[in-house]
This record gives sequence, C-alpha cells and structure tokens, in this order.
Amino acid sequence: MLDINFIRDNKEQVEQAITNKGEKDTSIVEKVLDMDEKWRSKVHEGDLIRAESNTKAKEIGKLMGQGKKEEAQAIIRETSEMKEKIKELEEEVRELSEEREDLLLKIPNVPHPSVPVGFTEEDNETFKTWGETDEREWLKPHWELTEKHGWIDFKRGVKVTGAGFPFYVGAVAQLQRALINYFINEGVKAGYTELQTPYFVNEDSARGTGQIPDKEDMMYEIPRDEFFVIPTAEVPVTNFHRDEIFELNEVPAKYVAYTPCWRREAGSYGKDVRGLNRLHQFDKVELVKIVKPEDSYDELESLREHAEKLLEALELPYRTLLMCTGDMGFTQSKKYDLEVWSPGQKRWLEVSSCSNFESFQARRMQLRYRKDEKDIETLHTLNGSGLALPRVVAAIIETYQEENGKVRVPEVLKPFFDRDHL
RNA sequence: GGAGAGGUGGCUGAGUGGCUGAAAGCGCUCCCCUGCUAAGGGAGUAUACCUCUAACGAGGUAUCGAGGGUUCGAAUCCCUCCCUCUCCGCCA
Repeated sequence: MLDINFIRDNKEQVEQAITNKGEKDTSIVEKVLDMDEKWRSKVHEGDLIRAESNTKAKEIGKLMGQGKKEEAQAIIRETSEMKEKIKELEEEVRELSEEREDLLLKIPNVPHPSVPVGFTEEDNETFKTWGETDEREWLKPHWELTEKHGWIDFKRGVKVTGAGFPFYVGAVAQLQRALINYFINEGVKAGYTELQTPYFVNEDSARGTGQIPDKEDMMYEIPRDEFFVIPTAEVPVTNFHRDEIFELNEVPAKYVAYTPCWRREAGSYGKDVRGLNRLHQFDKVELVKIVKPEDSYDELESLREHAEKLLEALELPYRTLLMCTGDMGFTQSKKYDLEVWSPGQKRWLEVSSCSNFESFQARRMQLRYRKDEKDIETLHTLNGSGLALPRVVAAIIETYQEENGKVRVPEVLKPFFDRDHL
C-alpha cells in the first residue's frame, strides 16, 4: 500500500507507475484522492461534533457532582440531537474509509527509476550471466533420470494427494534435505537469524504481505478455521514483526527460513509443469530483510549476491534478470530473478526472486522504527529465495549426470553424503 | 473438548460510571546536584488520524484484547468473538 500523502503529492508519478506495470486504466488514482478528500472532510466534521459533545458531557458531570440536576437535564436535552448526528457521521466515515482503503490496496507499488519499462519477458534486462550453458544433446531431462532411479514418485503423489504433490524417494529426498541444510547454514553464516514458522496464516497476515487482495487465487485456504496455507515463507516471516516499532539498534532485522510452499498454480500446463518445473507443494529457503529506507537498495544488491553465490557454490550456470516494470508484480519496486540453466531441458528455470518492496508491505503491516526522539518512520522490506528447491534439484540432477545415468554429488554437498554419487 | 480465572501504557500494577489517556513503581531521556564502581532532586517519556501553521508548534478526535450495545458520559455495565493462565480430558 502506498502512502496516501505520497499519492497526493505525486499523482502523475503514480499514474505512470500503474501504466508501466501494464494497467491501462489509471482512474483509480483520481478515485482514491477524491475518496480521501471526502473521508477527511467527514472525519473532521465528526471530530468537531464529538468535541462539543464531550465538553457538554463534562459539564453534565460537573453539575451532577454539585447536585444541580435541573441544569444538567437541560444540557442532556441539548445533546440528544448531537448523538444522532454523531452516529450518522460515524457510519458515513466507516463506509468512506472502507472504500478509500479498498482503492488504496489496489494501487500497485511504484517501480524504482532503475527498472526498465516494459511489458513482456523480452523487456527484462539480463543483468548477469555466470558459467557456460551445457548444450550437449545427450543430456537427459531430470524426469527421465529420476524415473530411471525411482527417485521421485509422481504417480503415487497423484494417488495420495493429486498432481503436483510428488514423493521424493531415497537419494533425492536426501539431496533436498542436504540442500535445505546447506542453504540455511549459508544464510546463518551471512548474519540471518534462522526462523521456523507456522505454515498457516490468518487473513491479516495474508493482507500484510499483499497476497490479499492481489493474489488470493494463488493460496490454498482452510475456510473452516479461516486460515491461508502459506505460498512462501515470506508471509509468516515478514509478518513476524507486524504492528511493531523497532528501536534503532534493532534494524536491520534479517531472517532465513525453510518452509514448504503451497501454490494452487491455476492455469498452468504443458512443459511448464513437467517434472519438477512447477509443483503445488515445494520446498524453499527464504531470506527476509527489514531495513532502514536509505539502505534498502544496497540491501537488495547484497541479497541478490547472496543468492547468486549459492548457485556458484553448487557450480550451476545461471543468469540474473532485472525484471521490467510490467513483469515484476504488484508489490515490488525492484526485482531480480535468478534463473538456473537446465541442460536436460535446454531452458532457464527461475530459482530465486529477490525483491525490494520499499515501504509497500511495511505500511500495511505497520512496520516502523524510531528514527530519533521525534520521528517514527516506516521501514523497508525485502525478500529473496535462497533458494527454491525443486528446480535446483532438477538442475543438479541434469548438470551432474554422467553418460551411464549416474549423478554425481556436488562438491559443497559432499559433507551431507557418504558417497560420490546420489 | 469441559470447568474456572483473566486480558490496562516499554514492563510491573492501581483503577467498578463523570476532573482517568489513565495512579504508583520500574525502565528510559534530559537537566541539576554530587569527586568516584553509588546515591539524591527536578522535568519528560504511547500510537493513529484530522484541523490550523511557511516552520517551530498549537488544538481536536480515537484507542485500556477486538467488535457491537446501554448511557448525556464507559477501562469501569451488557452481548459476541479472540487470546492467555489454572484444573480435567486427549495427545506427537
């Protein structure tokens, strides 16, 4: 959510941002400003009447205390009209405030000036490439190898739950566990605090990170208990500090958390969902930072570098994309995607997304810090995957495969294995 | 799941209808005093929003778990919900 005062002062910039993010109709800006105007005027009107009514109530109290019942009665009669008016205004204010809030929640975050303007994948900038893509023809896609070794059981996953909920069996289960450990360890080494989180969150939390109202369809729901199943650890982790005011020495706060992630992925099909490419449940190690506004763009770079180093340590060729305005989503102001090379599929797979939300999430969540004696300021939040597991697993299996179908264990994961091959 | 108790400011904890946005203590900040690993005195110390102001700032409204109700007036009474604690039950 943007600051209404910011919108008021930067109307054109916000409209431009909406356009650049791919939405043609920018009239919402006009609407929200109009609604805000109405809301403020009614709030003020209500405040004035309430002030008067409070004064009278105090007079009554005084008179009652002195036993002057007659005089008190006279004032009480005066207030009855006011009472109705207050109720009326309260109702109006409530409605206006709701409408205002609804509109405000529908306005996307403003992209950073360094973000390329564009609307399709082609408009994303390649920020960096690392390693040589392996184009050898005989390299097999991971699903053939896992099938051959019995490492991933998609069929039984379908039987037990449904499509997109595979079982990992034996060596690949071990590989995932090793990766989770490795990623968390690297996060902790880099100064992130490890967090284990709830996997269900309430509506306020889903709203806090912007899954509601923007991306409701991505989440599984548990209506009976009014929970949402987390689509990423970002949701519980960022909400960890919701409604809190940090002291100066408490920022930056940095967390690393492993959780499974559940996503409905409605409308996905074809090669995108083949094998481990897209699942309804997958594992991910997530990094979250809560930082001072002036630091957030430096923090974004270090977050990106941290994720990149994980891929480098695993010796997996990758590229980093700077996402264009139209491809980056509602809540971000700047986003990098890391894509690992899948030599068996001859394509890039997204394994990390590092974003700066500036104050967009923090404002919804009331995440602030005491800047000095007088000022309280909204913080900035960032997050990035470090990393998403299944596609890394796929890339490892494909990259480390040998012609006989065996798969070597990457060097950095050797401590987690007692052998050279999976 | 059943029975009971309770939710007040950063913390402890008063407060059962009016001068209580909230005593007192602790903590914290600033000032004064004090020559020493300390003590004493004074002042200040929630958040959001609105209005006025160029600004410093001033005023107003709301908030005592959340929402609703009664009342001229509610932390205080009533209802609903949430949460915490104790006992029982169940259980990894």
